[in-house]
Amino acid sequence: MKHIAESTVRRLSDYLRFLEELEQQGTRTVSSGELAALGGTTSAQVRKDLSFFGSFGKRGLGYSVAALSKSLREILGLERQWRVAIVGAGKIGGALARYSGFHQRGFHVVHLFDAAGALVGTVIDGVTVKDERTLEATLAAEPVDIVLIAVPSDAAQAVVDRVVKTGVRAILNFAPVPVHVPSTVSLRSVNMALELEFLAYALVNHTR
Amino acid sequence: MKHIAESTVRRLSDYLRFLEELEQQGTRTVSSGELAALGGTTSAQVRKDLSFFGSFGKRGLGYSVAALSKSLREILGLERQWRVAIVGAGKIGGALARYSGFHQRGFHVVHLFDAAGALVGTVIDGVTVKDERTLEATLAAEPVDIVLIAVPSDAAQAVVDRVVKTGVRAILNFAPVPVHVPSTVSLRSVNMALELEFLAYALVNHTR
DNA sequence: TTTATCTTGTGAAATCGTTCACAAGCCTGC
DNA sequence: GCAGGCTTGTGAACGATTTCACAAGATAAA
Repeated sequence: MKHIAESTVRRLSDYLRFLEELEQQGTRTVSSGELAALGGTTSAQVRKDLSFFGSFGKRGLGYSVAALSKSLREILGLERQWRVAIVGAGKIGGALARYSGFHQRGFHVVHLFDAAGALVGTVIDGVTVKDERTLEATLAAEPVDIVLIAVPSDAAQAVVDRVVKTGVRAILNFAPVPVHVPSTVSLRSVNMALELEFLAYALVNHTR
Repeated sequence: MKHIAESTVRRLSDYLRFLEELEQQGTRTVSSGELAALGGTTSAQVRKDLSFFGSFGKRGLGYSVAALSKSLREILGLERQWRVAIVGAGKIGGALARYSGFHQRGFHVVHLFDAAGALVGTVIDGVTVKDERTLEATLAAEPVDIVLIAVPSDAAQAVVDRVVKTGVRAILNFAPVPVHVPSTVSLRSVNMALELEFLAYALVNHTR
C-alpha cells in the first residue's frame, strides 16, 4: 500500500469517534458531508481520506455507521488490545497511568517505571511502580507494544535509547525535547509547552 | 506579513530550545546544518524557516547563538509573561497545574476551575481551585491570555463556548474530542489517545 | 590582494496534501 | 421501469510546503 499522510490517519481517528457517537444515538447511515461538519473539514476530504483504504459508502445513501466503524477500527488497529509501559511515574507519568481514555480504546498500562526510590513500590491505578533499572529485564519477560516516555528532558534520550534496544517498535514521547529513534521505530511526541508557544505566537501576530 | 506555516512555527520553538542549550554550553555560533541535525531536519529547512522573518546569519560563519535566541524569543512572543487559566482540575488539569515546564517559559497559571464541589477550595501548586460557575466573573475581574480545557469530553464544547464569550483569544484543548471556535480565536488540541491510535496504526501497517 | 573555503539566503523545482468538479451508482416515488 | 434527487469515488487542478541548487557574502591564510 502506498504511503498514507499522517493527517489522514488522524482524521480517521476523529471520524471513528463520531461514528461511535452516532451509533450510540441509533443513527444508521451518515454522509460524508455530515461527518465533515462534525470534524470541521469538507466532504471531499472525508471521501478522499476513506478512498485510500477502499470503498465503504453507497452512492446516494452515504455510509453505514456500523460497517464504517468496524472498517476504521480494523484500519487503525483498534481491534486488538495493546500493551503499554510508562517510564516516569511523576506528575505526567502518573496522570497518564490514571487516564481512563487509554483503557477505553484498548491500550492497557502493564508496567510503570520510575528512577526515584520513593515512588518504587507504590501502586498507581492498580499497577505497581517498578525500579527503572529493571526496565530491560521486565520488558524482556513481559513485552509491550508501546512505551510512553514521561521522564525529565535530560533523561529522555537515554531512556528512549534503552527502550529501543529492547526491541519496542512504537514510542510516545511526553518529554518537552525532541528525541531521535531509528527509522524502524515509530515515534510521536506530545509537547504541551510547544503548543502554548504556538498560541503565544498566534496572539502576538494576531494571525487567524 | 504573509502567512507562516504552522510547521514552521513549531520548528522555531525547537530551534530556540537547542539554542538555549548551546548557549549554556558556551557555544557562540551555530550553522543551519548543526541546528538541523539537532532537530532532525535539513539545513535548507532551517534557513527557509528563518528567512520568513529576516536575515539572522552571516555567510560563511553561521548564526550567533545569543542573537538568534533573542530574535526567536521575540518572534514567538516569549519575551512577555502570559496569564493562563485551567478549566478542570481533575487528573489532567491537576497535572497541568503542577507541570513546571509552563512556568519556565513564562506561562503562569493564575486560575484553576472545577465543577466538582469536592475540589473547589483545595490548593494545587499554590492556586486555589475556584467553582467553575464563577468562570465568567473571575475572568472578567482578572483576565487571562490563554485558557486550557481539561474537562470531560461531553462538557468540552460548552466550556469552550463560555470561555470564548468572555473574550479569550487562545485556547488549548486537552479533551479528547474536537471542539469548534470562531475564527477569531486560536485553538490547539492535544489528544493523547489520538497519538496512541496513530502508533497503533503504524504498528499494524509497519509503515516507517 | 588574492585564493580557498565555508555557509547563508533564496528563486525554482519537486513533492505532498487539499479542494474541485463531475460521471456513475443507488434509492424513492410515481 | 423511469425520472428526479442524493451522494459517492476519483482524476485533475490547485495550493502549500519542502528540497534543490547556486550566487553572493564572509573569513582566514598566504
